[in-house]
Amino acid sequence: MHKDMILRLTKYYRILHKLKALGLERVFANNLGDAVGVNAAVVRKDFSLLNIIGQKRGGYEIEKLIQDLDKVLGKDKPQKAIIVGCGRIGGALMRYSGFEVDGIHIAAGFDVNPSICKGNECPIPVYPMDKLEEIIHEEDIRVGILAVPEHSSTEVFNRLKAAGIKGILNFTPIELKLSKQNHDEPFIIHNVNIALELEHIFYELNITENHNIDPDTGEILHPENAKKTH
Amino acid sequence: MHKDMILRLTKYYRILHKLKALGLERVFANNLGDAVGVNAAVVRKDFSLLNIIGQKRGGYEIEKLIQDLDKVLGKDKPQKAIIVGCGRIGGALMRYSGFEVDGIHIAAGFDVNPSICKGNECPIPVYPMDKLEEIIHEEDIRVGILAVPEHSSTEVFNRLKAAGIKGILNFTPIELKLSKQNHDEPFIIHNVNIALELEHIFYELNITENHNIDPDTGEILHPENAKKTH
DNA sequence: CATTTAATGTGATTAGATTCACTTATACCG
DNA sequence: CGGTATAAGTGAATCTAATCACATTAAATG
Repeated sequence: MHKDMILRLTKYYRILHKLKALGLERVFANNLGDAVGVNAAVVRKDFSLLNIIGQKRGGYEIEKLIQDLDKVLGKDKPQKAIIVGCGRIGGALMRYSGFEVDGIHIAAGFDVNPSICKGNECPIPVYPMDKLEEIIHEEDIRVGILAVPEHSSTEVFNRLKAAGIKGILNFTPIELKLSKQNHDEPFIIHNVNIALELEHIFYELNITENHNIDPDTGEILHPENAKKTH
Repeated sequence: MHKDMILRLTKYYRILHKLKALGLERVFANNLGDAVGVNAAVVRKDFSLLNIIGQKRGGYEIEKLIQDLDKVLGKDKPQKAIIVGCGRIGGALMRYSGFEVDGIHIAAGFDVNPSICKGNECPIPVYPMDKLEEIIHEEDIRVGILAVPEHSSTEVFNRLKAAGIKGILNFTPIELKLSKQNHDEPFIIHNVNIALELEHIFYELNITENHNIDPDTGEILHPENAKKTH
């Protein structure tokens, strides 16, 4: 899967910045591999595929590597996004300071109740929902963070898509996806389902702890068949 | 990768509940496949591996399927978690109502400033950080949500691990992982890096839009080589 | 300046997961 | 009550991604 590669690139990128901040000048495939948790060969393959070349002994030059990744990943352009729905999650994201550090600028928030996030520590303007299309066009926004209540999830999703948004980070518990006919158009959806992530952890714990796994085959056993020790 | 399967199981599970709510009684591998976005054969393989059997024509009985997944995934037991760090993200999660719906109970919050989330709409008790170990033992907590500031991330992570926590959902921008020697002990870490997710979307958009991909081979081209159209 | 050593770059290999394609069982229909 | 259609179940084939292993290059050393 080639999505994994993009994810790895983002991770390399972050580590490179940290290494640079520490004063390092070159990095080896092994270093990056360790930090990201993959084999060094994967790192080299990734760079090879991007036509990013290192030096046959001295590894990769961090500064140049960062510049190359800047271009490949579009980090040289400013990256603007909006937050739609400024309730619990959306509001927290409005006040989250980590985005600017990463070169992402939250241009605006939207909420049915635009006074929700006024006054105190909130430097980002919050507009009512009917300003959505206007601001998207004015500011040329491509990416939206969706944090509205579950019941208006798909409705707002469609509005965003119609308004020209090309990428959505969805915090709604509804798993958004493109309809089959639109499957080839360039539209990116990432679903972050926090409850699902938590469940996932419980499930993994349950499965690894409760001996539902056949120690020989690694096969997951049905509860009834699981502990037939007699 | 067998982690993908657990993720699929969680998705089947949620859809099954929705179908049940709609009054359906049976479901086919094709239905679940469509909903989750995988091939029907995958669905059948998954269930087959779990020794969950359907009927050779009538598909799978939803009620029984849910019960089976309940057991496999540990949903029959109550699932408690704590939130460590009740600032922006942590605080939002404290007030998030979606957990209880999914059978997850947030037993407590912890913060250096325990009055952070007092008074208003916050029914979950918030303790100071030095109560952490005590409450974990008292309440027999296995899973923690980590939402502390970046600089105390690894420190708190180690405290949680030492206190007997077995699974962590990490919202800290530091990617947590087990040290290599502990790699086989049952400890689950999920990293949710919101800024990284957003970056990821920008990158994917950039790569798909900016013709950095060779239309013939699908290979990603280095910016300089990308548009050699002369 | 030859030799050793260390790291990249990449074709070949392996492993794993997905899909195919066929077999089997069973509900439904005439 | 036999025939047909439908969907599960599953071994085999395919596809994809990770790993290996080695050739290649360049620095370092004496």
